[in-house]
Amino acid sequence: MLQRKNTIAIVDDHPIVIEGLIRLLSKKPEYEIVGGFTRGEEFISFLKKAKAKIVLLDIMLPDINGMDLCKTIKTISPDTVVLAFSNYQERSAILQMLANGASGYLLKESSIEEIVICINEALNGQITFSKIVKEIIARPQLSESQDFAQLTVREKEILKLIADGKTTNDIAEMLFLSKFTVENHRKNLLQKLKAKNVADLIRHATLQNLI
Amino acid sequence: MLQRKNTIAIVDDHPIVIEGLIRLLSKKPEYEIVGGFTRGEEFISFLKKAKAKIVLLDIMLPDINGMDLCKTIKTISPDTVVLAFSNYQERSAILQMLANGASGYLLKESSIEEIVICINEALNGQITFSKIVKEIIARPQLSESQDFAQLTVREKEILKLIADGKTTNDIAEMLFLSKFTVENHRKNLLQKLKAKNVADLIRHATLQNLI
DNA sequence: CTACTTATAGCTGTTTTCAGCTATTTTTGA
DNA sequence: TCAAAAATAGCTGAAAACAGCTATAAGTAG
Repeated sequence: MLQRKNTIAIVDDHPIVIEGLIRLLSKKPEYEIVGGFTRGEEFISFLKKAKAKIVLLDIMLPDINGMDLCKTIKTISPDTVVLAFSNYQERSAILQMLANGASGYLLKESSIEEIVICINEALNGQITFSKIVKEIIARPQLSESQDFAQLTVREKEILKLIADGKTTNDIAEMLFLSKFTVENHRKNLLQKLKAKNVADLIRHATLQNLI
Repeated sequence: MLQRKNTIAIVDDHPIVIEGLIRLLSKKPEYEIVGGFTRGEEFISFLKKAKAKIVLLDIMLPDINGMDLCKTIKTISPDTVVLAFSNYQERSAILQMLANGASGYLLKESSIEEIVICINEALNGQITFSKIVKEIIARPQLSESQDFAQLTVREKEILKLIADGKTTNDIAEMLFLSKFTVENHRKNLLQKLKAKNVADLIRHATLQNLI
C-alpha cells in the first residue's frame, strides 16, 4: 500500500483564490490537490465518490451556506478535516463553524506562512486558527456587546421569556405587570436590537449571546 | 508604578484542587494568587472590588452554573481572562464556554506542564486548550446532529427566511408561493420542532444548529 | 437640583400569526 | 408501480404582535 498523501480540496467562489492555493500548495510534495470547487454542491458530489483529507472551505458560497456545507461534509465524510477559509471576522461565525465541525478558521488575509502552518496543524488533528482569529475569539466581545445595545435587567428578563415562547400576556401574568408594560418592553427590545419582529429579535439576541 | 503581576484567581468547588493549584503556581514568581473560591457568588463579590488577570474556572459549582458565571465575569470585568478548568469532556460544553467568553478549556486530568503552558498562552491573549480538548473539538460529532428533526429542504429554506425576520407574505412573494403554502410550512416547522410560536421556533432551531 | 433613564400603564388600529381543517399535484422510495 | 411524503393551495376565526402615540412615578448621574 502506498503512503497516504494529504489530499486537499478547495471550495471557494473565487477561482483566483483556488488557483492561488493550488499554486502555493503544489510546491510541497506532501500535498496533493484533488480538486477546486466554486460551488458547494459540486464538492458534495465529489465527496460522495472520492476522498479528501482536508478541505479549505469558504463560508460565502453562491449556492449554499458554508456553515451548513460544513455540517454536510462532516456527515458524508467524518474524517475529512474542514478548515474554514473566510473573510468573515465575526466571533459568532467562527464559533458557529467550530460547532458545525470545522477544525479551524483561517482569515483570507493570512500570510502564506500562516496558511501553511494552519493546514499542517489541522492535518495533525489539532484545531487551529490564524493569529487574528485567535484574538477575535480570545477577546471578550468588546466590539460586539458594546455598540450592541446593552439591555436593562428588566428587558433581559423579558427577552428570555420571549425566547422561551411566552406570549405578552403570559409574561404580564408571570411578572405581575400590565400587558401594556410588557408590550412596551417588547417594542424597546425590537428597537434596541434593530429587529423587525420576534424571529429577528431572537436571532440577533442569540448571535449576541444575550440569551 | 509597579510592574503588573499576573494575578490569578481560582474558582473550584473542591478546596483540594484550589490548594494544589496554589502550590503549583506559587512556585513561579511571575504569578500572584489573589484568591481561591468554592462558590461563584464569592468570586463575583471579589471581582467587584478587586481585579484578577486570569481566573481558572470550574464549570461545576454548587451555587451557579459555570457557563453563566463565565458570562457574568466577562460582563463585570471584560479584561479578566477566563480559563475553563473542568472534568466535562462534552464538545457542546466546551463550545458553550467559548461562546460565553472563555479563553480556553483545560481538563482537570491535564498534566502540570500542560496547565502551566495553557495558563501562559491564555495570558498572552491566545485561546488555548489542553491536548484532549483539542481532539474533542477536532473530531466530528456523530451522535449529536442525528436525532434532531430532519426538515425538508423547503422547510429549511423557509425557516431561514423566518429567522431573518421575513413575514409569511414576504416569503410567499420571494418564493413565488401562495401565502397559504408558506403558512403551512410554517405550521409544519412549529410542529416538527415542537415550538409554541416563532420565538420558540428560532430558539430551538438555533440550539439545534439548523439556522 | 435637574435632566435622563427606567419601569410602569394606557389607547387605537392594522398586520401577522396560529389552530383547525380540506384537498390536489408532484416527487420519492420501497 | 404503488404508497408515502412533500409541496402546493385554500378557508375561517381567534389570538397575538406591532406601530405609533401619551403619560407618570422612581431612580440615577452629572
